[in-house]
Amino acid sequence: MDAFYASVELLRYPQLKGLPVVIGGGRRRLDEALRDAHADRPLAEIPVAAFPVLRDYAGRGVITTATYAARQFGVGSAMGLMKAAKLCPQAILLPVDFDEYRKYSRLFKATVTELAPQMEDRGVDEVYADFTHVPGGQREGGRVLARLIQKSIFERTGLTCSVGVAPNKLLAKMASEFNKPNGISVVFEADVQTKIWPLPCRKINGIGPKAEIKLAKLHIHTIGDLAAQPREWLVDNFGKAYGAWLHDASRGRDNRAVVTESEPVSISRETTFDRDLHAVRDKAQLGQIFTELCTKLAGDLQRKGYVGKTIGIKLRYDNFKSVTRDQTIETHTHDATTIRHTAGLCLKRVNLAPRLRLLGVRVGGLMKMSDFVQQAVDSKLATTPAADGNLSLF
DNA sequence: TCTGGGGTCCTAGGACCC
DNA sequence: TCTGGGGTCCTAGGACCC
Repeated sequence: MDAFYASVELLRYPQLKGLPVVIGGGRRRLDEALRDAHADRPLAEIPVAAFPVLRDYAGRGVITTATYAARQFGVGSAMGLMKAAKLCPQAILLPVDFDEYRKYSRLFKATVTELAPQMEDRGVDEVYADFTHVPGGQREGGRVLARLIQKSIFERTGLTCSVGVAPNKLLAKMASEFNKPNGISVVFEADVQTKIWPLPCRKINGIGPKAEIKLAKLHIHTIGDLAAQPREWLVDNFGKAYGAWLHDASRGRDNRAVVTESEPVSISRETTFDRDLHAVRDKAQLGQIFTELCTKLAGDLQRKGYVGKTIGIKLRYDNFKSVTRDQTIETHTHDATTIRHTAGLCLKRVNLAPRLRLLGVRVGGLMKMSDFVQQAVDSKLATTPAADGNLSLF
């Protein structure tokens, strides 16, 4: 989906169309204040001048999405709001409204599934779809079906997307970047030399900032440079698995399947504080935030129908270094008190002297609640319920 | 004035077991 | 003086992605 969060915001604030708008921050509900101030009129009629702009923002946080108009100023995803404010002080800043984006996410995915049922979920704004067995899916190399999907999504949501069609996921992902926004690009195996090799290595999904730096030190900048290296040399420099993968990826080879179903591995909650907190001096506040994270996490698990048995914490210090600790308990749980207690034990195992900027709580080792109940029923525990009410676990 | 929140996967060492 | 070979689970950190 093109500039997804921002595009969803423009649906309710069409008066912002064409203007630099960024989504980010979010601790202060700027949009609520805005709506309160203009409660007497529809959202679409709130004057542009009434919207908060980056210039007036002094908080912590990053941009999650920028409209294409904002990108003209060099503003983009993952950029700190303070830096963005320097580049484009007049950009309108809206807080993240994840519930709203999830609503549109479900809508566009339902649309894709109706046309191409073999769909893999890749997060809130991205999917892979397998055209292979869709009637007409091969017409014009997939372009016809891509157009139909774009049109259907637009009719249903008012949102645009970009589609890449290729023989595999690796190439399709790269192809989807070629004609943004609202574009379609078809890449065949035979196009790898001309269309893929000139690109920087970083364009490969799986080569991040660290690998890019290491490759640059070895004088490898483009995917073509990478493809010119012997497999053994890449294995020697990047390890058996990653080296071999780099070799395949540079040639556009990828045999991963489109995975239509998957189970979550972990569920977590984390928060960055408005200001760095100290374990002793801000004990009360920290304790309250900690409990709240555990309560929300327990709620997430219960709502989604999972229990887990590895409870963990994550801290980020004021120097941005992170540490994690986790502990596996006897029985799977989704109970806030159990999570809070175990996470508390984890917290005792880390250095709490430096100031903290982030605290997170995670539950892994997940199991479906329904399987957990079934397992208990199958075991003696449930066939001979204890007098003290073991079944209350459920 | 730096740098969100929610994830997955990989690596590597140690415990423990057969 | 020498001390196997597998396997699984747990834990910590880190790269990467949306």
